[in-house]
Amino acid sequence: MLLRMSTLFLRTLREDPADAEVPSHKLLVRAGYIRRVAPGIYSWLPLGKMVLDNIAQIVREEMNRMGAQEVLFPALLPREYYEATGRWTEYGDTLFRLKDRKGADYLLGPTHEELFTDLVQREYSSYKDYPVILYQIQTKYRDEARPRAGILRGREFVMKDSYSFDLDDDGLKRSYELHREAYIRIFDRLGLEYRICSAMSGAMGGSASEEFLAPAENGEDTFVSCRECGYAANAEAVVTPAPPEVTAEHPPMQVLDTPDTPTIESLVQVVNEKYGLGITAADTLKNVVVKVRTPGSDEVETLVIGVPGDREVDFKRLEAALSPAVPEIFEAEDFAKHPGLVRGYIGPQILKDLGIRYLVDPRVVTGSSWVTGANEPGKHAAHVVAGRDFVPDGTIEAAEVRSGDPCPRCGGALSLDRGIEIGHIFQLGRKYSDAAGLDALGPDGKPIRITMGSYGIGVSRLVAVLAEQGHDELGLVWPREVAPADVHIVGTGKDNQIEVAVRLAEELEAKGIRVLVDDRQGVSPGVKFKDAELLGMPTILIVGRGLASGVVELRDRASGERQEVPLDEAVDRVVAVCRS
RNA sequence: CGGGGCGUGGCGCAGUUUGGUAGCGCACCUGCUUUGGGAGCAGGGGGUCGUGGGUUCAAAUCCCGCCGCCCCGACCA
Repeated sequence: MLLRMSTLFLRTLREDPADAEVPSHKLLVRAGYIRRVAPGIYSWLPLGKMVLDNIAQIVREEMNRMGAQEVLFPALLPREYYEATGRWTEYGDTLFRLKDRKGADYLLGPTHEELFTDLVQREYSSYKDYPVILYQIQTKYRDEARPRAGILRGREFVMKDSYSFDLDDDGLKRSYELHREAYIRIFDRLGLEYRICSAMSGAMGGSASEEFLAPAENGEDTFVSCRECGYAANAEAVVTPAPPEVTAEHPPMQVLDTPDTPTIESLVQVVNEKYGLGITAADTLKNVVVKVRTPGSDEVETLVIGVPGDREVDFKRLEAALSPAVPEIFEAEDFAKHPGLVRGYIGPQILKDLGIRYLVDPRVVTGSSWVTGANEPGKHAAHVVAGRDFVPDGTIEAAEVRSGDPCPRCGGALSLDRGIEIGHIFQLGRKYSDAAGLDALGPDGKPIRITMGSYGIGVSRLVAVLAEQGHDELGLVWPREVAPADVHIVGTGKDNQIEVAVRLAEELEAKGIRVLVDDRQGVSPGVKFKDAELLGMPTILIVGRGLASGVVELRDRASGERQEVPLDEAVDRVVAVCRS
């Protein structure tokens, strides 16, 4: 492959686009890899398309290697498929919907579980057909509430999604493991830094779902990891270790007069000044009211969550803990309907009588003593003991996770980082096969309900993640396997430099090296160097002033290392570098 | 949806407070010079100033409505 800058469809920009915030977005636009068409919708220009294709190819090779078979479903789908599983309505505003000329409902596929399930059901009917793993690399459409960061979170994006179909749980585990290993190979080949994070709380059982997160400051996900034992988990899935129960005797509950203490901070100050209790925010019990709506039901439950006062309720964690039910903010009008709940002074002592369910943070163990609301304006209560003065209805993982919190596996200190989700593997079970009635006929003539796994990789997102992890102040730095070309040859323009650069390019191409050559006339060397650095090919070969003395310069884009090479050795040296 | 900001040649911006010939840098075109760090000189092309209405002799600028976009919080690969 030989690309010539003189004819390549490319325009680099000297300035950052105004709408870009994160480095990958700025650089991909500046380097002419992508262009915006609409919010969250981008065009791929020649160089960008090559990177995208190269990534897709790696994914494809590794999926095929583990025995998955590629198919391709349409992106444009009729409503019926999503009607059966209820997702036509459940998906809400995120679904791109449209009508054909007859007025029939269609959608642009946000994900394809229904289609895969349906296809397997139509074609396969015997236990002898299973197991099977199918995948596609498809453009997906989601009308995201807020697309952002260029290609990182678009409304149109390319995703590899695969589905495994097995006869039993052991088979599902095997398919899951196959994917896990394939994903590791894919991300390793891409040279990515990533963590495999448990995406499900341990309470729900083990490795049923894991996320591959690429650490990045601009990431949208928060994950914890433990340096001691290697534990890593999405913040939503972190389990809080419970301290031991307390058996010591506590003084009886005491009501305190605490006017004007709407916040934990003010409460701690007043209690310590007035009553000399010497408490910290962690000794207080904060009670947060939420409404909980269960999908498919009109009922709304009022629920109180108790967390140590020094911690906020993390709404994402709360949501994950309550799923599939959805928590909502308890508004002023809701308080009006519940006169027993005194805003700012809620204590768990009366919740039983009010018939309100009360879930607490795991740190609120039996025998622990707290300062909490006394259910009267301006009053709090001290020595409120769990198990004695109130009995919670259970625990819930809703409190925020903080750096330094104990690791649930080994007790070490957890650190907190941001990451970008690049892959997700998930033991789905029988949700979709139940909906579709997907059975195989067993050897005994009885039907076997198929169990499924679903697995995704954000292919177009990976372009952004690679740019996010692979750049410096000069521009992009691609790993060789995804770069549009192995080597970027710069002919600086004086005398016969361009001519020699093109000759070297042709010789290298003949040896199977992917070459981009800057053969532009009348462009100053500075511009060519800047462009080479911005575009990010892993190797740069400069045919410039050294040519007069028979040498060219070989540079490594990532390390910046430079060396002079005799002209007649240049081809062999480049080939060696590209194949190493 | 809630909060903040912004819409002016392809891109990045000034001009709006105080109405009066639409401007700068980059990019693009022509010519000459230049060629190892985003070249110089000269000439040139290109803009419904987001949109609709209003005020005015006169609106990018003032008033009202609408639309769009970007950024921060709840979803997801």
